[in-house]
Amino acid sequence: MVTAFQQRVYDAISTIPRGKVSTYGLVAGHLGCNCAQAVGQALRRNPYAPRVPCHRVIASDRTLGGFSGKRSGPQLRRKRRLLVKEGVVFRPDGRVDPACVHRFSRRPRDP
DNA sequence: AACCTGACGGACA
DNA sequence: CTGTCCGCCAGGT
Repeated sequence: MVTAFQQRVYDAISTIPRGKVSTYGLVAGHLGCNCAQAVGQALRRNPYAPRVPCHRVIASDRTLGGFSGKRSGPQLRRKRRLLVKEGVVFRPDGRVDPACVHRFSRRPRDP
């Protein structure tokens, strides 16, 4: 079942353009709460993948975070490959270039 | 309703 | 730099 909260998460990340990424924390802030962990949980259960681009959400330190329910392993390489293909730049240390982090313009919650 | 579990994040040793 | 600890909050049991 898709809850209202999950729907809001999916809506939010669907606005992240190709070649850009966001973080669990930024998405949470965009939704108006300090619930990065809950955002992660929503993405983990994303039933709309890959229509909803959950691979464009990474951790706040700009490491990859998780994908397909896993935080390491071959799934993560796939996530990375997808992002590279979309134009996201990775630094030598494996983190995403800060310039590729998307900035949400408006908040749907109390502007 | 109580309790447990995270694709988290920031603070601190 | 790495490893712990703790607050966070939605969702499942």
